[in-house]
Amino acid sequence: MTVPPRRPLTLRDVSEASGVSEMTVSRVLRDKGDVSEATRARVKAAAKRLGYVPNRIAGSLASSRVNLVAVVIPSLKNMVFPEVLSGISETLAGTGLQPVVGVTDYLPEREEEVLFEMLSWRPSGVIVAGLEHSEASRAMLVRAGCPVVEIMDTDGDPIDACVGISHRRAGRTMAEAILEQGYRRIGFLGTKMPLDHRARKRFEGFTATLARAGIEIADREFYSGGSALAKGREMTRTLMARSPDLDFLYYSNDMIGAGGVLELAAQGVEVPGRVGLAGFNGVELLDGLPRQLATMDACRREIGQRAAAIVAGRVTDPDLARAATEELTPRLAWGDTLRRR
Amino acid sequence: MTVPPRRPLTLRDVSEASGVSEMTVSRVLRDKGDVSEATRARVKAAAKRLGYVPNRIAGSLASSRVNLVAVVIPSLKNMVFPEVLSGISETLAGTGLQPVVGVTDYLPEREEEVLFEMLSWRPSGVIVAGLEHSEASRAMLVRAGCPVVEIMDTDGDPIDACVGISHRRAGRTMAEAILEQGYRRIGFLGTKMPLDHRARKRFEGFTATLARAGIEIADREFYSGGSALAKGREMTRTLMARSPDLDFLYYSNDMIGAGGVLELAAQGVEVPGRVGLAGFNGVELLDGLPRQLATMDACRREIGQRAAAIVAGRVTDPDLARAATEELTPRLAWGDTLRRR
DNA sequence: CTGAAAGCGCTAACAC
DNA sequence: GTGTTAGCGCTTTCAG
Repeated sequence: MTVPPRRPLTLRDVSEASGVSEMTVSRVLRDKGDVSEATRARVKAAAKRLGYVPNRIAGSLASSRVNLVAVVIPSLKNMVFPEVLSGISETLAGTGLQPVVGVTDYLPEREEEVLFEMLSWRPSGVIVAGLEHSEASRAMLVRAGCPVVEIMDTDGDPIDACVGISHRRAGRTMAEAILEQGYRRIGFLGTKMPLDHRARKRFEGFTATLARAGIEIADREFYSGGSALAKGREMTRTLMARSPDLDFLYYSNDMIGAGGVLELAAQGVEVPGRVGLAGFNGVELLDGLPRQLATMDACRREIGQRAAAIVAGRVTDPDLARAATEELTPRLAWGDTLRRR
Repeated sequence: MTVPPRRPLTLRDVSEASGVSEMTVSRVLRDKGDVSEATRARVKAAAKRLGYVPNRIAGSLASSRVNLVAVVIPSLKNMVFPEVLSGISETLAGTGLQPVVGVTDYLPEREEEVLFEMLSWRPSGVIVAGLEHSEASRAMLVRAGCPVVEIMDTDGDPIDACVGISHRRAGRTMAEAILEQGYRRIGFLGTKMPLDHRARKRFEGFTATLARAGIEIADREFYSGGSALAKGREMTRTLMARSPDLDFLYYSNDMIGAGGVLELAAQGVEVPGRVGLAGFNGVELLDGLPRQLATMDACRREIGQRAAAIVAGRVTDPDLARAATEELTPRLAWGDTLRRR
């Protein structure tokens, strides 16, 4: 049996099925303007019976309103950005806005492509990770004609709005805590990613503070690839073998830091008596380790929520204050690998 | 100083700036049709100079082609779906297709809303987690007019294409391994989520296999909320206190299972001699724990990649084979918490 | 409260 | 190779 090749339904179909003009059908379906209860009911019934799904492409073209929000992030391979995205998604859920995700792999040229692609949908807002962009990307964002929220990081010049933490300050705060606890032979374990500006800024804030106290990083170890416990163990082993006199290890993220906790436990090294440890991110799913790693919360979910709220707010009321920077303050979680006095 | 309210640029602007007709400009910008090298260069230069970003809304309406792929998933709060999404995103990256993400929170009614929303963009494909949908959702998917790939799970009737693993079989396989190793007093620790059909199916496959050997789950413990090490520790403590004679603990995911590993280590319980353990998911970031938890890989990234490839393939060639189910085989990772003979 | 006309910015299908 | 003419399916605007 041959089914008539069902082209997608249009307003006209609903109009014919209900005997109401297209225009009025459109009004009912968008809850716009006054329509009598009777017609409203007929239209709704017809739309439902037919299984009509409106065509937003046509709608958006006609109204020049788009319910899409572009979200541009460097990666989905650890929990950081999914958590941000989750915050965005839940905050957007009530507003009728939809996130569209683009992943850049930390590559500026990919960011350019992804932005171009997304802006071609004329989204209602752009949420983009980081303050560092290629000139072309920056130009696109400046001329995007919609709110632009740069997230994660506040150390730099935002194009428009900005929500994040100061990674430089986070590095500084951790360095101060470490020094204050009397550690002096400090090792750093981190990622080999020149394009991860936030990791770089934390490192800069960290070393600058040490320098002010006349101290330099005593040794360091870098890696590439995903952050995982095993990687953290391996790096810790390597570093401690090479520089056995280190009394503190600062990790660029909690996953490898947790690996350090496990490795030192396995080696029977006293923590934090002999060696202190700290990470970064506040990965709560690691609570429950034998020792709780000292860390700093990066406020990921909240950043997502606030960024989404800014976009949603401006969509509702375009006259809202522009270009504000919301700097959140990550709190230091001492855990039990840092404090020794 | 007043800037002229820069309306977004149109093809016409590029046309005027380059002295080439709109149509030819359009051709150049889409790399379609034959255009002389000279005009092509002039158009490209003009577009670049102006910073022209095409309007895909108009383009899609005119061509009835949309480069969006709807991705509908239940959650972003653990690594499972971000990994799938990452697989989708990387496979789509080369194809010009863009993922649009919708999160349902495991609620059928949210799934309905999200699907309606997404289908209104007339996407080139839909990738949706799970085979269980409300009647309305199913109806929408059937009539979507684009490839529909249901992912994660193959136990059920797919609407169109399907990529995943059999969770029932995964539960069965694990049960067989556990029985074969001689365990008999088996406890289950899992999530209290009636709407997580995959967890339910694993549990069903698991208990059915035990039943065939005349064995019942000896005790069980459920929780709600995020999966985390601490939760796993706590549940393990509770369960072992209540039923100290258990000789095996089967966890519904690796995070809580890893908590179990840590808790039993802390209690000095011999693993797997006294108690064996297994989880589910193959969360590689947990490699590095004192003992490697037995688990089964859910093939998350690969599922995402294959689903995206199916969509991309059908977009390129609409006559491609339809409605195939790709069942992947999760491999059992024995780790060192399961084998005792 | 309802309807008719005119586009939104682009591309398909033809002419030239 | 390049230009012209009609729409895509909806919403805006204005008239009744």
